[in-house]
Amino acid sequence: MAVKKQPESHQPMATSGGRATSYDVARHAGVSQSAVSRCFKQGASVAPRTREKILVAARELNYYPNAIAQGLITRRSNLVAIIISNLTNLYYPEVLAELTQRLSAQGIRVLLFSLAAESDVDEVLDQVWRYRVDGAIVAARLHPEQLAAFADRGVPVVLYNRIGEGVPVASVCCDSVSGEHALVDGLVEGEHHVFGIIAGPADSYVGEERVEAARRRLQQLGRDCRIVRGNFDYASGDAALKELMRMTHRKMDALICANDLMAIGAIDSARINFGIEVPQDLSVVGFDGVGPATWLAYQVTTIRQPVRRMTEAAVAMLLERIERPELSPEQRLFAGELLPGSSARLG
Amino acid sequence: MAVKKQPESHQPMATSGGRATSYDVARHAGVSQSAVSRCFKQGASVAPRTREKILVAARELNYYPNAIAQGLITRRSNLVAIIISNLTNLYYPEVLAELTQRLSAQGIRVLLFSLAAESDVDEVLDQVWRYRVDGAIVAARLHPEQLAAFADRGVPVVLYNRIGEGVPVASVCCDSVSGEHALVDGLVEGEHHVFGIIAGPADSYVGEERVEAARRRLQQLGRDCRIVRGNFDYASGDAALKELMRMTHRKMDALICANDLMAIGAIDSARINFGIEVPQDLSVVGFDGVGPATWLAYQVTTIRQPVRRMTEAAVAMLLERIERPELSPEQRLFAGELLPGSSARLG
DNA sequence: ATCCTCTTTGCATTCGAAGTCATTTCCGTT
DNA sequence: AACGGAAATGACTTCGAATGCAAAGAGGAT
Repeated sequence: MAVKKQPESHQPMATSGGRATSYDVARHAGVSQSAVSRCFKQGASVAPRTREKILVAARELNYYPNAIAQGLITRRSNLVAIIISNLTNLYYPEVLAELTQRLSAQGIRVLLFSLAAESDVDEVLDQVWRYRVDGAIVAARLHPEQLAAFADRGVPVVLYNRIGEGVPVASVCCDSVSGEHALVDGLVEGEHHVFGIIAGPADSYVGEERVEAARRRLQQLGRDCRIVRGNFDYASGDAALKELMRMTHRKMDALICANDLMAIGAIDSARINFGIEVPQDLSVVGFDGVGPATWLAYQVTTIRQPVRRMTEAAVAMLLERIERPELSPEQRLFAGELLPGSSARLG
Repeated sequence: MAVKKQPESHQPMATSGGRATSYDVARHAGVSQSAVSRCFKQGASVAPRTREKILVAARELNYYPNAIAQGLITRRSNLVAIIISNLTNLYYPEVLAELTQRLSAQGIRVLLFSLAAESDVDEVLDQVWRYRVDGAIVAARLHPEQLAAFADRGVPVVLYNRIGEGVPVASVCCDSVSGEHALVDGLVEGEHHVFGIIAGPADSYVGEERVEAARRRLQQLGRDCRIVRGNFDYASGDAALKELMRMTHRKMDALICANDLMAIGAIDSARINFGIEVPQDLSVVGFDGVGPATWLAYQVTTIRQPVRRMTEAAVAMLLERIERPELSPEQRLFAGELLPGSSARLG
């Protein structure tokens, strides 16, 4: 038998290619395409016998509805963009995992955008627009114009651990102020005298907020302090500690860090580079409650963010706003929990 | 020409809604929709003057091509699924960030699926099919049938740090065998006598591979060892150390851990719970080279995975296979780098 | 000016599922 | 048997961009 040589015979090939469409299923089951579509839609009117036929056919052909086509016609992609800056930050992986799993449970998929720096958002925004995401959860710095762009396109946003600068936006945050107050109050009652602060990078919202809260509270209580800037990582905790020791002529006995990772870097540095005992000679407090903070070697005195409740709230707020875009911006502020730890002598 | 009265006049309202289509742009620029489409397509034939007109119109209307519609017609979603089990694992966030950024740079978006456990893949696979991803990078356990499903649907896969069980699949791995050999050889030359191993969870591919490699090598060198299973986290390192101490009547002087996190847990436990000096009384080695391994307090002797090269390879292999699905499976094995650290006395 | 070639351009169709609407089927009533 | 109302079904259109094809335009050579 002569074989016809076809340059490109693009028969959809409903069998075994895995690319079966609703038409293929319809033909196979002897019904119309509409019937197939209805069959996969919750609450549509299909006779039980028909539904059965269709499901059998679908299974046989390995049919899965094309979410792309669905998205086009329904104008709902069921995609949510998650924009995160520092995935290597110890804190965010947990947040990301929680968010992803919660969204998944709601039938929503995550389009992940990870940035090199807090303020690199612009580069990814046009991709966000192109994919017609239903909403976005953002843990990165957004300018007012960028927020306006979201509003303009009707894409709901929920900010995670930051608020809109000047513009009201839905957001979920952990309360830095009350957290730092608790820490500072404890340190002051614990009879400390020379205070140091390790701040985060200047473009970090939470960093600035925490440091400002701590500084203010110290001031209220009549205490002075030295501030050195780090960038949220271990090495900068080490470096900042050295700098503070130099600045205070080794007199510093209380150190407030903008996050746990720097606190840990500082603790190690104090112990190993200076032979200082923590907490006997130096009290160190952090913020976040990340995993390593509870390790035996550190047991950092810190504020644990209620990540589960925060991610739950973020997802809930986003979904609400996807359903009802007219909802007004709302800020939800969660109090952190003081983990006493043993890296500080609190009063 | 008489205007037909349409019952539902759904004028898309190209202004300010952010939902401008190529038709809106075309009308605004006085050209056809095809022209607009060509204008946004690399290497299409458009007169410079026309292109200019269109770009101006597009900017004015805030037009961004709808990637969903593009995906439907071109059968290329430009989406890649990344399936990862334990995001809270210290090692994977770095991998994920690298992969995401590399894919982004290639104009490809990441659909993230994060699993609660290695083997929960089934639950997410149907979503993977529905979104017609162009490919997938998987760091989770895939059964042969699941791999077959990928092949069947023509979706290229690259496995990260695991290989196909029985089925050949494209994969990128860090060489456990040579890494463990280096560690074991060093320990043996360092005059250790009682060896312990902390394994990973039974369903972890790398975990089993590393432990098996270490055990074999010890055997070859005529050394016996005790094995206790952990689950890759800090607490299980602590627990396993206690168990091994009990089993060896505190005689253990060399400990091989399936990852750094358990090594760290074990080091802390040894120092704090048993007052044992590391590395004087007990040598501990890990695997991965995650951030905390290099912290001053630990300086774990370990094998650092070349994450950048591995992610680069994974992305390159995947893109190749998306372009040319007929490419045969290939395994790329990268040697890790021995970080001497100071948690072990190597010979 | 004429013819020819190469570039631009628009028309019409396509991708796959959802939803509107009109039609058919079904079932219980009388 | 005839009727009414609800349920089930199919034909057809729609979403927004890409592309094959034919038509129109732009230059160049003669």
